[in-house]
Amino acid sequence: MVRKKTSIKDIAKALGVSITTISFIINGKAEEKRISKEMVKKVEDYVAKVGYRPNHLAQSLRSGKSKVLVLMVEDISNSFFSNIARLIEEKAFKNDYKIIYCSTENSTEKAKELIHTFKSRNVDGFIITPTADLKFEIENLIKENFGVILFDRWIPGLDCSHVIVENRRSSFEATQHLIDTGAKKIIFITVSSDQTQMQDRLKGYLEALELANLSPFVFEEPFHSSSEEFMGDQIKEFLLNHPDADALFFATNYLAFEGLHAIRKLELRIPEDLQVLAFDDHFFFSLYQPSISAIAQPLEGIAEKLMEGILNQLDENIESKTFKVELANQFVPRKSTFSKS
Amino acid sequence: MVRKKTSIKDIAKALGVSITTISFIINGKAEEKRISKEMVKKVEDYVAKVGYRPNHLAQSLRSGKSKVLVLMVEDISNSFFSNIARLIEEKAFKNDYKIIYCSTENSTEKAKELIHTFKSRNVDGFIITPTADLKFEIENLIKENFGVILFDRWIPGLDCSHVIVENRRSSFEATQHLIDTGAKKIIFITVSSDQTQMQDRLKGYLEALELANLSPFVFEEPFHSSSEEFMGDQIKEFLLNHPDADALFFATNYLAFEGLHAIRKLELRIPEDLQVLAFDDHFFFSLYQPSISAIAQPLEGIAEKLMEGILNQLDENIESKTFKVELANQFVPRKSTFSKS
DNA sequence: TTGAAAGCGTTACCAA
DNA sequence: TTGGTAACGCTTTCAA
Repeated sequence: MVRKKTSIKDIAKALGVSITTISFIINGKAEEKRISKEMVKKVEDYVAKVGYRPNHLAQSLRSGKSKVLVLMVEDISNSFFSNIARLIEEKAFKNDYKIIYCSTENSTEKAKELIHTFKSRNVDGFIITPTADLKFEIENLIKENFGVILFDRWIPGLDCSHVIVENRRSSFEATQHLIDTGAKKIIFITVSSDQTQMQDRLKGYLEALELANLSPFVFEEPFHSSSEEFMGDQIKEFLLNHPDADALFFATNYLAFEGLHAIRKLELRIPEDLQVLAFDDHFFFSLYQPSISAIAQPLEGIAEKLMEGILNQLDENIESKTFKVELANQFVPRKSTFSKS
Repeated sequence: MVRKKTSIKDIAKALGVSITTISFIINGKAEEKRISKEMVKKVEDYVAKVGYRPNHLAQSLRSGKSKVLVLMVEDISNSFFSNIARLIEEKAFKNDYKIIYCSTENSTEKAKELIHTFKSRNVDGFIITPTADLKFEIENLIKENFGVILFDRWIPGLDCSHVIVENRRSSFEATQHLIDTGAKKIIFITVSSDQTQMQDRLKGYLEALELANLSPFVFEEPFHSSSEEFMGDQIKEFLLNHPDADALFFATNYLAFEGLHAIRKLELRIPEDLQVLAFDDHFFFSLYQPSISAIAQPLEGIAEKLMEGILNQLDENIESKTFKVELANQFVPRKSTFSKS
């Protein structure tokens, strides 16, 4: 048996009624259009009986709307993004929107292709963790009146709604926390990236050190190894050259995982030999021994604000300006850093 | 500026050519239809110039195909699923398919709604981690000629393609591994679920114990607590009542995380006081101290077979039977269990 | 209170 | 070689 869905036309034929009438009733416009009670009942009963479901494709083609939002993240297997994805989906459902996720794998080409394919499927809006190269595409989306909101980072020189966190401030405060414990040589471990969130985390670190008159030491990891065997080898190398380091501040949680591998290989004690702190909390950090201090991003708040921002854009009754939100993080001190007291 | 895309009709008008001709050229049927070189060039140049992109919605509506596959998993924030998602997406892209992910959150209602909404958007196929309650919907999908393939678990009494792993055998072998170290009281920690993969993991454990003439001890966790504070409290309670336990075998990795919390609270040493083993490996297990032995599922193989299975179904040239694959896992011994030697 | 018909952007059949 | 036109399933305007 091949697909054979009942359409409005079939219903019209079976009931001897026009498709217009059916359409009105299905779309809850019976009252407005003053359709008789009997007619409404007749149609509704039949619709229920045959289990009719409207074809969304046809609806979208005709109306230009689809009730679908796209969530484009860098990598869905990263727990930060997959957690955000789950929260957003939950909220979207409540607002009668469906979410389509996809990963860009940090490839601008792939991101562009995805944007084009979804545009031509009439999705209503995009929630994106962008790369700077996406500026042109995003400008176009805005011009073409799609809902667009960025998160995690934003694009300099582009006036677009976004939801980010206080990267600089949290990084500054966390660094100060380390300085307060007496650490003199604090290493900032990051990846080579000009993404705004990474730059801001770096800035916060640098500012705190400057204020304390300490010298900064930044290690930019040139590439990632996800192989268990080599995890952390680059950081290990760096640490060997800096045996007097007091503390490591990791710009992301996955860097911290690599760092922990390195620290284990070097048989260093945390926090006695080396304090450890990471941006972006992870359940792992509370379970590791010793537990790892981290800066927790407000996942729930981010998801909430993203939905709020994009729904406002899509609501034609609201005159929406660009919506720019910066949320506070929470520093979670654990055993890997000395308490200030 | 509001959305205003050039359509085939616009091109036809601008070039004074019929839309049929344009359609042929765009779809690479120029040769087949013997369109003249000049015409092809004229059209292609214009298409490139205005950056025309076909409307996928309209294409799907007309053709019934969409080149979109849906991946419905239980919870996208679970690392097993998000890793599978990434791999599948990668493979789908290579085959010119787009992937839409969504989470069912283990709600049959939500799953049904998702299936219906995607059906009415003409997606070509579904890759699903099903619950037993979804049997009827899935039967319908098959009847209606959608591509369907299940993974992680399957539905008894339903003849549907699937890709699963050797749950029973791996569980059996892992249990034997524990028995070989001399463990007498091995606790199997699982969740209350009739899903096939959970049942099979349990069976493997029971069989190995029976063979060795040992008594089974199964703890079914009644509910999950994701709050850091209470993580592992239920397991802790259980362990207090079984102080003579030699080993814990966790049916999933997230149960193991809870268990590790419990073990830490009780200040037990791994593996001296208690050996630990988990189904479904996680990067965490190699980093934890001591590292945790685990059964690793072949993520890459699962993704590969899933794509192969569903692409076969969608290829009209292939007469596809139901495609049932069971893949081997790999036991990864680490420090949390004694080596056999 | 209900219906006819145009149109959304394609594809595919048949004709020229 | 190319073009006309119906059809995919729906919404919406206008007419009855």
